[in-house]
Amino acid sequence: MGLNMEMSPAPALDAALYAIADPTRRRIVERLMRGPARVTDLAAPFSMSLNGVSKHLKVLEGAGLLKRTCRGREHVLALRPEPIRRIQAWSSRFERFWTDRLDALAQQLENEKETE
Amino acid sequence: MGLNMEMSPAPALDAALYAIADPTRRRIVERLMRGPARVTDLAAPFSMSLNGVSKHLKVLEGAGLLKRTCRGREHVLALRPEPIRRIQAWSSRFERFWTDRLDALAQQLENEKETE
DNA sequence: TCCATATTCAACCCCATGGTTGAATATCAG
DNA sequence: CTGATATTCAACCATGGGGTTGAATATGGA
Repeated sequence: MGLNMEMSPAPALDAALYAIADPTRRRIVERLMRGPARVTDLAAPFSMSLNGVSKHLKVLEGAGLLKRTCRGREHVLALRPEPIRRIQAWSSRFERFWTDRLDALAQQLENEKETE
Repeated sequence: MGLNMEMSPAPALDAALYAIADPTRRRIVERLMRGPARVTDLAAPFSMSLNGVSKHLKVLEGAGLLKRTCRGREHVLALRPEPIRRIQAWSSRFERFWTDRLDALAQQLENEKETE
């Protein structure tokens, strides 16, 4: 399983963020919060072609954001937690930062303002 | 200042995620965690041209991820909390979901496995 | 004033990517 | 077997965006 804790390259985080940056894909992910769904179901709310959605799903799947389960002719997509957890972990690193440096930063900005 | 709480379109979240999805820009943001810096300083660790970094900074600034303060001829960039907070908030929405549906999902996946 | 430093602007290039359409594949139902 | 449903594959197109280079702007220092 290899729980790896690297920080600099982080290809998984990269893929997750990239996948999720697209509005369409994000809408798909959000919709998938309400439970698994088939490709056609997922494509329904969009004006784009089914193939378009299919490609988006492939990207999401490639980033590990969802797992595909073939049940007969229909593919059922379900959300996978890890990638989003990674994103949350990454953004959480800043939270500490804000609280720590908030006052220092504020002071700094005040200084800048003087010189402006 | 208009603190708006909409969820579907979320152009700000969109811009933030887009900006941060690029590895270079993410590295810049991470570097900026350690305090404000000038354009040249930020560009130093990268092999790319200064202009390239300048463009990335513009994107980050446009997404509200950093604030630029001109001090003489040099521009000082500092991190801004809101966009990353938005990202964190977004990814946090899923946390509840995991814990809630985790068992149900596991069961569901087991079911799929049977049929496979 | 003159030159170096710090940065952006403008134009350009190239490739990745979101999107399309049309055909292929596979499964289900008569 | 035949046809309808569910989905992908393959080829293609057009735009955007990451990157470059070269010139412009502005500030600082001698």
